[in-house]
Amino acid sequence: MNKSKPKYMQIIDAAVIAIAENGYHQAQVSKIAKQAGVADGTIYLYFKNKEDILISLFEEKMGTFVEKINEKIAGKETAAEKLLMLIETHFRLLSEDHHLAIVTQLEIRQSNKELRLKINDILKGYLSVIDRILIEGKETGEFSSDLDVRLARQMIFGTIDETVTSWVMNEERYDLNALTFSVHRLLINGCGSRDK
Amino acid sequence: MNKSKPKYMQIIDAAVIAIAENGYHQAQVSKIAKQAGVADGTIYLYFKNKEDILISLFEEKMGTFVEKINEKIAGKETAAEKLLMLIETHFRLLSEDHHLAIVTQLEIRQSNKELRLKINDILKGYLSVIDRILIEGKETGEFSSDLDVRLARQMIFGTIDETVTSWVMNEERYDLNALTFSVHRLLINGCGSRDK
Amino acid sequence: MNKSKPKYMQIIDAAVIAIAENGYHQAQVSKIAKQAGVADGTIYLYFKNKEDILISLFEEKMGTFVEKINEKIAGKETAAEKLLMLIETHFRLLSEDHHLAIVTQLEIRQSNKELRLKINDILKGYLSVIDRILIEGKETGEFSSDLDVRLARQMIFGTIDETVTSWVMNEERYDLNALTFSVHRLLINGCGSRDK
Amino acid sequence: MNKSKPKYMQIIDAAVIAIAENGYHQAQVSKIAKQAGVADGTIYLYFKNKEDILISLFEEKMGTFVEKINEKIAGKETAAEKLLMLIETHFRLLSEDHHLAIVTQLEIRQSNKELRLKINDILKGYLSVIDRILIEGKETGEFSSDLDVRLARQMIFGTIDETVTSWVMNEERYDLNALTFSVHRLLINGCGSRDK
DNA sequence: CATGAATGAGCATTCATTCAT
DNA sequence: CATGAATGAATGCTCATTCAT
Repeated sequence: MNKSKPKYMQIIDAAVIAIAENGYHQAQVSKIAKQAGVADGTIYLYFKNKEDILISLFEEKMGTFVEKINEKIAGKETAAEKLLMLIETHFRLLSEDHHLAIVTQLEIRQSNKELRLKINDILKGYLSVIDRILIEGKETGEFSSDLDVRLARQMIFGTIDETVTSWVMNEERYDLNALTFSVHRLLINGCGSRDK
Repeated sequence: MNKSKPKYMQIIDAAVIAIAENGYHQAQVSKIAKQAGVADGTIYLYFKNKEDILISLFEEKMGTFVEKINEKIAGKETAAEKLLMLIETHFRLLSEDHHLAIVTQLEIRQSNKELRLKINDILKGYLSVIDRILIEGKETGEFSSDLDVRLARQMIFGTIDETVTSWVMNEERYDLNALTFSVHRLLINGCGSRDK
Repeated sequence: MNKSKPKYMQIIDAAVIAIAENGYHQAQVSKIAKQAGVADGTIYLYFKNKEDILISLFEEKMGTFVEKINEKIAGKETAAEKLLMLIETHFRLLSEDHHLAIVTQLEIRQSNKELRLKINDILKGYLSVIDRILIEGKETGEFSSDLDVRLARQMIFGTIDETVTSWVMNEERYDLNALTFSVHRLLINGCGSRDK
Repeated sequence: MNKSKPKYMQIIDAAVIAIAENGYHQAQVSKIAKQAGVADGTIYLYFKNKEDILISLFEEKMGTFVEKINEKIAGKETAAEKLLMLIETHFRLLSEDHHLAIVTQLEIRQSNKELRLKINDILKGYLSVIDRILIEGKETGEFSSDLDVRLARQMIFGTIDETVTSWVMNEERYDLNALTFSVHRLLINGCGSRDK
């Protein structure tokens, strides 16, 4: 596995397209290889097996997600602003990448339980960003002091995820980014903010 | 398709058990038939194909869900109380049926996009219950008058769903029902309720 | 695995032909199925996997071998006569079945070590027939009393096997059965027979 | 093909080790190359293809075999003594080289029919040593004058080969060399020797 | 001479569905 | 109505060989 080689990302990007266009179960290794412009066997120079492509795909994309969100959050002072940045970035990154949105919201969820558990592990990096915002909000008094962080995180992630999934299922017919402030308002209210 | 015959429900119940115990992709038609105590071929006297079993399964269970929730809601006056009943009933019904919880939260989501869209259609019956509560809440002034019903519904459903899924993924190690009031509080806050 | 069904033997016989005509590594399951006149999947109603076909093949054929040899031996009095019957039957059964001869002498030996060990186990039934003849011969004084039974058995089996393999490798251009008496004489001499 | 270069033998020796330790079908060219300390591609500067490695391996080792046996035989007077030397040397050379014993007795036999025929050709050099001893023995009267040389050779080679194979299959748990005299006695008897 | 990244043909097995009984 | 034996399409992965460097 040589992650520095451009072919590594080339195959991952091809997988996103192949899965988005053909569906999870119809994205055979040969289709991914063809999309990447390499031979079938070449895939296996960079990935252990098909599952490894999907895990790596999720790792890479989620890594970028967390990274970009952290960058955006860095300069913000209040937890509410940070949450806004998180929602805004989450919506924007998926708005900008049609294929990725389909893959993360619809297709990759068809993977088996084992793979889903691995994906869930990777997701923890993102969820802990939410947790840190919530804890900070509680400390600064922005959020209710008796807020249950786990439940609040589940509300935030559940709401964002459901919003994006609905948008994808509705074939992205409306502007996801336009929902940022409304969703933010709902969640901030939920967290017991008194800043209104 | 003879839905009056007991064998229809017998096969659906067998499917829930077979899927919960073996996983979605390992619940072959032959396993469902064996669990139901019928021959493989018999399945096809009651269902068009395997997908039809899953759709019917979801229809039947979701029907019961909506029915029971509506019963509970009927006597309640405020939207907040109705939402409480909805959360309470949702959590309780899944707490009481271990197999069903696994199937709805983890396994059935591995189905392909086409089937997921059909399941989403069935889900609309449940979502409209939420919508009615929200609209009523806005009319009575319990909820913010500028509340976006679609977004609020996505928050409510997304939060409940994420809460239950987390509980199932954590192997139901804690009491889901105990979370009812906290989740209700989060969502009521989110909806801009001023009843505190 | 239903060994009473005619299809079981039908597939085994097809495997012998397919392997003899195509070679061990070119006898794909689909070729065996085609030769047997059944669908590929049907093979798996009667055999666990491809290896199981080969093991069963060897078991069945070797079982017949031992059975027929024991029948022939039954009526004979001296160990020398019994050995003659064994050689005669061994040569004759393989002379009569061109495909089987190729499979047992050339093709099946290409199987992997694991399978070869299983085949060796099955072979023990045949080797113990030889051992019994040798022990009896020592008891009656036909064979040298200090004969090492294991070594003598290895000589007998090694000689017979090498003779048949050479015959098959020479494309069966001469009459294998005609060698029976010469081979018998060699082996009887080797065992220290004094009956000349 | 540059057989003068040390790398030629280096690769052959690596092949013996790789095959003995991994099994015939698991001894990929890349493993042989790694064992030899060269790049995969380098193999093809010294050998036409993988099969050529195996044929060359057998040629080299069998050449050494015949050479050493001929040296030992040279000084002996009787055919019986020569046969004893042959058996003794055969057993000793394989006893001394664990890897080679596994390769020649178990692994290389898994090769396909075509390769086996080529190996058989190489083997003829060894078999003609046996033939010469037999003919000489017949001429000197040590062996029966009506001895069929081809059959006797098959007995001798078959017995020796079977004895060594059994020893390898029994994980070399006993002393192969200790069997030399017993095997010699069996074979001498078989050839109708009257020198007792 | 030597390298090693890239190639791409080839195959055992599963399982939803059918249909003769 | 019910059965269950039979069907056959569909795919991830390996590894001998090549060739640009």
